[in-house]
Amino acid sequence: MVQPVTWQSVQAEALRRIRDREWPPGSMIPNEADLAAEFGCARATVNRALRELAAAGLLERRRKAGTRVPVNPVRKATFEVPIIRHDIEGRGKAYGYRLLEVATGVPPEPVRAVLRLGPRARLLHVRALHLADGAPWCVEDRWINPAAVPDLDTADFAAMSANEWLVRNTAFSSGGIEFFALPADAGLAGLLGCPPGAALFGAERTTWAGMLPITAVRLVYAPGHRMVTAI
Amino acid sequence: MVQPVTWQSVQAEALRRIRDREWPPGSMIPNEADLAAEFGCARATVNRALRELAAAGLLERRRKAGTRVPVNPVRKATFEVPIIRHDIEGRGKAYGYRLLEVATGVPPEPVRAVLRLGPRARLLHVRALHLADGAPWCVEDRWINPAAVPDLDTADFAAMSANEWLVRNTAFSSGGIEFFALPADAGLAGLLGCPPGAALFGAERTTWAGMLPITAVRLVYAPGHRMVTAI
DNA sequence: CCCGCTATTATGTATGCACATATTATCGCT
DNA sequence: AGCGATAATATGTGCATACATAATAGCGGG
Repeated sequence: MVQPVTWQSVQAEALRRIRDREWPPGSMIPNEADLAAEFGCARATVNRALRELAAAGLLERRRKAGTRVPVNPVRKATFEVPIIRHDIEGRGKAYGYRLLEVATGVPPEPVRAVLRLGPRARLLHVRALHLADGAPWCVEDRWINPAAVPDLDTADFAAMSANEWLVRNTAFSSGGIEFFALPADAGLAGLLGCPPGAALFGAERTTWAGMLPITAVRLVYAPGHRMVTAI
Repeated sequence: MVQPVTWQSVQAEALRRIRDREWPPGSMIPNEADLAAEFGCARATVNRALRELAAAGLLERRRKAGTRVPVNPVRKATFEVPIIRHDIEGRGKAYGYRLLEVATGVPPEPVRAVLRLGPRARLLHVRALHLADGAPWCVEDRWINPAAVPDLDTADFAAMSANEWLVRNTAFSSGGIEFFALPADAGLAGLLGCPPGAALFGAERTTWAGMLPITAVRLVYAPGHRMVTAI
């Protein structure tokens, strides 16, 4: 009995041909039916293998036109957006948390802009400090739209960070993240225990439930933080 | 004639049930066969829909155990790693490039460490400045392993950046990226036109062909740079 | 009561087929 | 030659089926 050709094996072989330039950049590769015949498998198997390679940016597929190896492959990397507590605990450190401020108010203009809110919208403002082994890890500065989070008044942000509470209690559909560097101002320097002007790694996220803005958050990490991902 | 139920429509409905908490976090969802019967489609169609949701971190699937909605969904975001020239041109700016240095030598210890090379390995060191509309955009500081790049001596890094040349001319299989913030030293400040100590956004990539290290590169961007991605 | 074997079950995947869809190539007409 | 209708073609997707695989539950023996 012959063992079946798996889509993984087809994918691995296709990847090898791309890497070894048997299928040179810019060239067309054989069509699915031919490859299926060559590998001795069904076309659906080839299809799945190539589809995933195309999703990863290693092939370009167009109906009728066929499949080609792109000249300039655009590599796609995936990274996970974990709950901060899990991130810290996953590094073998003890998690700590300090709530700094909870208040309702009108957010500053940049926050209103990214959430596409009018000048009179009142949001819940939560600031907190996350700690790893007792040392400052990151500052969370968040604005939450009560209109998009029905149970918001039941949340106790002294007991659970807004980060974790929102992940558990809201249903979000889309959003964006931006990463950047910023100098520590006096407030950040005090909280993170670093000199003013230190180079800090920051991330800003916005999350939406359809057209409804849920939250905008800025996370600023203590000096030396690195975001790591595989490619 | 009834139009077939597409895997996209099944996926959309599953996503709705997760978001609307019809399938609450932590709960099991019906098995594929039951869902197929409910939607009036084949199990393979349900499988594909749910498989992709699981890949996105919105479901957890285990054989025999079934499929559940995770309590703490780990969102996965993908970002593209473009050629720097394309990145700049895609923002509607004119691309410019200045080669700063090409030399062969022994890399500093941190570079040797990430590439797992011995203390005597000699690599090609390339430094260059990328410009957008004439203004400094990012500094590229790269070490290339000649043993992994056969045609390296044919490359003219004055005409094409090492970034782009390597994307076109090497077959890499895996790698990693790290993002971080760093203060501008005197050299970076001079190249990027910013004061020393300014907070800069940096990225370090390593790429491999199997077990063979190809290149390690540090990119440091001019102040204000933001890396943007959708989630 | 504990351990290990076995049966069960849900997902994972391969197959052959059919048809849909997008795109290109070609043919015929003016 | 130019243009538009039409045929051809590669990928995209759905279906029914079969079997593989992993993990659990349950049973039996010690």
